[in-house]
Amino acid sequence: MNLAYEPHPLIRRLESITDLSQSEKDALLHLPLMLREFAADQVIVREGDHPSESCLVISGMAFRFKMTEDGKRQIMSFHIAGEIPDLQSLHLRTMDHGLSTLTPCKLAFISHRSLRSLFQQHPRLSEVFWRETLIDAAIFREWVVNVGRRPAPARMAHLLCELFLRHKAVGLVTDHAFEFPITQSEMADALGLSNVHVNRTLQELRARGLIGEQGHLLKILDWEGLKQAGEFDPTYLHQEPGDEAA
Amino acid sequence: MNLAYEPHPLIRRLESITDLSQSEKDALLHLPLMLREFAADQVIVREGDHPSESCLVISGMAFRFKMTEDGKRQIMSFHIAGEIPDLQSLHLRTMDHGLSTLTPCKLAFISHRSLRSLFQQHPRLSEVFWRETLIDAAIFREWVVNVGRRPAPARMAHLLCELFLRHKAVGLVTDHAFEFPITQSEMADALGLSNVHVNRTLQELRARGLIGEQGHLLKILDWEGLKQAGEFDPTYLHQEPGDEAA
DNA sequence: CGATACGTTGACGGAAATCAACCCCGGTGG
DNA sequence: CCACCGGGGTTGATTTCCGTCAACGTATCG
Repeated sequence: MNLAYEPHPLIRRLESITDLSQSEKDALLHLPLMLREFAADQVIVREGDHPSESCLVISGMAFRFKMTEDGKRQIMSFHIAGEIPDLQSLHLRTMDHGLSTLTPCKLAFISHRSLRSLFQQHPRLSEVFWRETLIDAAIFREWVVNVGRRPAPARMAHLLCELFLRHKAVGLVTDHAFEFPITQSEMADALGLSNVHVNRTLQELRARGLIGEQGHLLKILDWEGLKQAGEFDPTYLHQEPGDEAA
Repeated sequence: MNLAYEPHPLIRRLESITDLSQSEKDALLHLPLMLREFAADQVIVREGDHPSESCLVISGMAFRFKMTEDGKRQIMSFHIAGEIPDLQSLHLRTMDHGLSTLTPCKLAFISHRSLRSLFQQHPRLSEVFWRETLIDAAIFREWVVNVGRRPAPARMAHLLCELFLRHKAVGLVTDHAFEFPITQSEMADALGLSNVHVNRTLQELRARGLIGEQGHLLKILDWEGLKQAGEFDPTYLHQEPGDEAA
């Protein structure tokens, strides 16, 4: 099955972190995909599941999360077009967290079988996907720092910087603005804050002239200022193509 | 170069998460290693470095960390014998964090070149090491939850549960007790707390009869109670050998 | 023996949680 | 058509957990 999207979001994403040969791109284009549409706030994969396929985000936003016993939720990552949030299930049988849509999403399911066969035919692609999961891990590390050691305004600013650059890397930024469908409660669950405090912190960032909002769009008004406020160093995103070891 | 240690700590570690064939074990035993000894609190790899080798912990404890601009430190993981804390540098050229010894350590450096050639000859081993980095990521995710959503006593208890099980998986637990060289300040930097609060939290856990300490040993007095206090679910450690997808 | 690192205790302050209203807006059904 | 509803956002009052500061104890070591 082929995709009507041009360019293929997965290829766009992978090319933001590495170089791809034509035959590798061809192989990726011919990966068998099961397209499905999800409404907002639908659980895609449940904690405890044993998936036999992984899920590529074609459009919309998804997130990974865990619940604590007293019903609190921690969001551990947000995912945009071109990413495969549960790629790890290829080598970890049991889901240790949930995956859910945030907005309505177009998702493409890829069976582990076809991934394995892809890697067999293109061993370098298996390194590229490995690299992809390593970047995932690098982002988690940075989130540990963020929730562990930064006060609320810096924490917020840091998250916004990350989301901005990740959108930019796949061409989803125009005029320093990008689609921002995350509610304040969801930000709270991602940052380890209360929704009330998220609200006040956002007001502070707006008042400091760092960001502005128009409807679903988030606009970065002062990139340098925002980076500074969030102590943001983009190294951990490992975005430069050609960055991987020879 | 061969190791005087029996069994090889790397093999013991990998066998705690997967099954290894005899030829795979042989190949691992013949990996060329550069043994070096480090004193306590020595930086092994610096943030920003471009390593051409990765480092296997033979004995002692190491940790990964980042510094924030105002000089605060966040520890992101602890590592014990058999683990390769900077395996990710195989596919991520730039270190986005530091790696340091906690105690005096015996370390074995493995060049990326020999890892690549090992994976070429034993493709399944590359999946095993990939799996290893995925478990790493799963632990980071759990740490995000821990620092983001749990109050200090639960946070502490959760960390102790994790360290206990990881030591147990490689045979480093006797009589519910294991070597515990982490100072209270270091725990503070791992948990996103102050050293003072760590001190008080530890006293609370001792007073509740959950743990006891004798010198460098930490003893789990009430495993069920500690698990409950930390909302601990070991799924995320993915320890069962045979757990990986066929 | 003093130096130093680690652990412990008390007093105080502050960042963020909680609780509780209230507003705004889009959807929907009587 | 308008009333009602519910989700998201906003605000103020109050509480609490945890940080900071500062002092002191204790053990190890050169």
